[in-house]
Amino acid sequence: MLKKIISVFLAFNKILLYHGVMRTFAETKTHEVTVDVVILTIHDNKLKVLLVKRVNEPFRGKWSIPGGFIRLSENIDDAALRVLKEKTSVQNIYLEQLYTFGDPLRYPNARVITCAYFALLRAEDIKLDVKNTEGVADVQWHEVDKLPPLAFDHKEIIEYSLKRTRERLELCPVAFQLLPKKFTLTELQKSYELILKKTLDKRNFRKKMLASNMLVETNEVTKSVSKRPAALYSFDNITLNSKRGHFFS
Amino acid sequence: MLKKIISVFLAFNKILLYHGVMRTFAETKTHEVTVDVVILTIHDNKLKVLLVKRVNEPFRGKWSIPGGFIRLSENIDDAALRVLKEKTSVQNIYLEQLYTFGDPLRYPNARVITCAYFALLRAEDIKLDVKNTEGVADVQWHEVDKLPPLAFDHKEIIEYSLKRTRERLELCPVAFQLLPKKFTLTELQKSYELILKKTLDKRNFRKKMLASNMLVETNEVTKSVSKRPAALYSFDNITLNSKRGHFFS
DNA sequence: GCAAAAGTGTTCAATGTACACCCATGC
DNA sequence: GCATGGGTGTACATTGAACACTTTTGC
Repeated sequence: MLKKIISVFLAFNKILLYHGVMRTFAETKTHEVTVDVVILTIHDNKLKVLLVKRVNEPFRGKWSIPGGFIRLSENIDDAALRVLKEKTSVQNIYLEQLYTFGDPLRYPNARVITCAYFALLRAEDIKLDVKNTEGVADVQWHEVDKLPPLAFDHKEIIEYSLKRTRERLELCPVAFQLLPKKFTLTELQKSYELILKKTLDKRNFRKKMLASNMLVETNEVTKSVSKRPAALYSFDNITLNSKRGHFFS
Repeated sequence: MLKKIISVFLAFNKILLYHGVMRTFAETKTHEVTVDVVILTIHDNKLKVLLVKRVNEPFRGKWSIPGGFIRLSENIDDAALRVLKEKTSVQNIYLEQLYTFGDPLRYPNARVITCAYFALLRAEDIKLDVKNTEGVADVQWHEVDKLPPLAFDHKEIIEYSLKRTRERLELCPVAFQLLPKKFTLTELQKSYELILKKTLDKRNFRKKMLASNMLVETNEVTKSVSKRPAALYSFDNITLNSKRGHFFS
């Protein structure tokens, strides 16, 4: 019985929010709160973001970044992780709170505040999974330089995540999070160049990376076609974690 | 009539939240959302934070940073500015979103997510005003190194704001925001040292500051007692804004 | 004249930047 | 043997860090 009352009550609440009735009572203190996660990876030498196609209104049929409501008993980081896991099967991800967007007009006919996160993933760790998620018609990678029209303020959120990623990269090699476990120095440099949107000097880049003590030679080389094989590196978890601790804790 | 229904409804909502009933319905999507603002200044050669004493439960009688609910039609920056203005009469402030804290246990018997901001103010711009605010018994500056026991997770929020302020200071001279309009180089250096919690070399500091082109000589000097007068500087708004634009936009 | 804070330069180390050629492989 | 991307070192400029004495004023 109580359950019934509450559910009627919640439905009413929702209707009110949806039609903006509550806005006339400025002291009302109830909002909806979501998390949205900008998921970035590098694939085919392109920086890409994961987008989902919306099935429901508002913005039905438009692409958006994955998101969801924060559950009442769930902390925000866990909500972000849940959204991330619904769309990808991940491990060892870099996930950071980005910014909270709450313009009253960002969501039509309701007040929805969203706490945005961004995640950096290895392409190899990802298996896209449409079935796992409701309200989604499609899940796809999109190049960040060729975004389709996006729902809500998601374009702004993605742009902000790119800016933040750039800032992070200048402090600490988060680009490792985007690459396969074993990579060549050229691949690493490419990922820096994609994120920073500028070209880097090959010799200086290699000098700096090797001097940083974060790389481990694997003694393996690429078996490529029609060119000289490149040495494969992985990164030194111990050194890297100590640096992450320094920069992020 | 409608108003009446809504208000009963809201009261019910509040009771539910307060007693944690909603937590048993994990898919419920209603939370309370507040802003809390860490307000910092330098006074008497100390870095201080503005705290208010709570009149109501929870944490009645404890100190906390000023905050308030976000109104439904109000964007989050405006809510933070409103909270700031309720406590101080400010102009020309530095106000930045800090982080959103939403641990389900941070607030007793309710789910309250808070979007934290921090503000840097000139002590001369501030007149504390207790009357202006409800639910507050007292408003006072507290040295950040000698904080009383705080309500909620406000200690964590203050610590995070200090960390962020330090990061900002290393990029751009936000310390200007904390000083009077005219200041001596020694005062400026002191403010850096208070924030960064380390001593700086006088000659290197002055060299760097003067080379940055952000300072303007005022041709005035301090009229102090029993010591050599010091040159007063103000900062060059044009140069500073171009740098702020560079770092913060 | 002396106490107290203001003001002032040089040296060295580390880091970043610019720049061009040879190497190993597959075809 | 040639096309393709892999790999390498040096010189210069900029920046940050260490360090001690003289100057101006009020009393």
